[in-house]
Amino acid sequence: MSVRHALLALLNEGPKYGLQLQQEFEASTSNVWPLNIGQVYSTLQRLERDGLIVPVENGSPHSQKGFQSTEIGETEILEWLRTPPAAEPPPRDELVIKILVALQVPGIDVPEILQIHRRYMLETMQAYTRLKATVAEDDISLLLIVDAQVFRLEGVVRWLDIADARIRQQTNNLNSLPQREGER
Amino acid sequence: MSVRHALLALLNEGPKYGLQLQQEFEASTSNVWPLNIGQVYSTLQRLERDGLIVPVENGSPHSQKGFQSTEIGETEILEWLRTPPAAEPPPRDELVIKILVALQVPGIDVPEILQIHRRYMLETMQAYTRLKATVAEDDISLLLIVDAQVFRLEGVVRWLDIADARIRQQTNNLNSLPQREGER
DNA sequence: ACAGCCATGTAACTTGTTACATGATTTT
DNA sequence: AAAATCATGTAACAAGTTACATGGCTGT
Repeated sequence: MSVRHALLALLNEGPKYGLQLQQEFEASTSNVWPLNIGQVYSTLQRLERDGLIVPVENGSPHSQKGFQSTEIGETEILEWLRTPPAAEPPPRDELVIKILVALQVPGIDVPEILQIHRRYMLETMQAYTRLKATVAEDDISLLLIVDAQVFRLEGVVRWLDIADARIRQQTNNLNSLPQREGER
Repeated sequence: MSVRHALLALLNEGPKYGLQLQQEFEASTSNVWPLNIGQVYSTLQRLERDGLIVPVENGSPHSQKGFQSTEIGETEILEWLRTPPAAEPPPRDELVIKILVALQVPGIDVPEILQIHRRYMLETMQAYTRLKATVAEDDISLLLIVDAQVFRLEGVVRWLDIADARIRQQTNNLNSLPQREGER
């Protein structure tokens, strides 16, 4: 729902039309997150249907179709800005699911998979770090996006390390369990 | 796509049917991530359509409809396990979008919003930390899920702090710019 | 006049959610 | 025989993606 709310928030600033919203969204995210133009129009339709925005005619060239936020829309956006994401249930984490499922399937070298991901995360982090050095100091948006990615990736790497330790430890424990067949 | 691949991976272990897949998925994530049963069936339909699984008749009670992974399915799942997520473009981060958009809209107290989110993230982290103390040492799945959430939240808190610093600094710079009106 | 951009929109598809319908088998 | 449970499935919707169609304005 972030696109819906983001567009609504941008409309809170004043009347805008579709293409303009796309450009402002992409600009405000330093062109890091492209926004499909088709989605802009269908999102605007739903926002209008739900009474959060209203069309506003502006005697302008081209065929621009402006929209403006209603009071309900304004209320909703102020609430969205202040509302943290629901913690229950926590968001699905694809990497965690991948590892948990891999643990269920026999014949899979989970530590190797952890290694592959770890290496990739480190490479991506380094790419971001190099990028950061080239970013103008006043391009706050891009700096913030890069910061967020780096912190996220750092967390992933730390998790991969702990996961590796826990999984190896469990494997060792299994091997040293009381055994039925005399293997030792 | 994580559900599709997770179900395919579970089927790699041997023939299973719909309800069973739901239960095994939820069990392997320690019931933290519920999986809608309707999605299980439609995902199975698509996997069959795409030739990754085949139905297998088992003379069983009830009306169980078993599925089994094909060779193509097995290849795909092994590849999925080893393939890190695409880094380009980075995944959309709802919180980051929220803050970047809030910066565009006039009359919004962004530092206050950052504070609200920071407090909430800390509370959620503490809840996870308390939960962790009650988790059995051998419930690796739940431990790993909690670890992942805590690391993720830590990263968010660090980002909120940096964002606050950058934004306050930018505001100060703006205030000390050369001014047209004699505000000194 | 026509090429190229500005701008809106629709169609078809995938993933995911919730709710409802429908049988088949056990249990009481 | 009725109720509970097991199991499969469909319908309707939201959000997102890609691709295509269409028309209006601008510059040469």
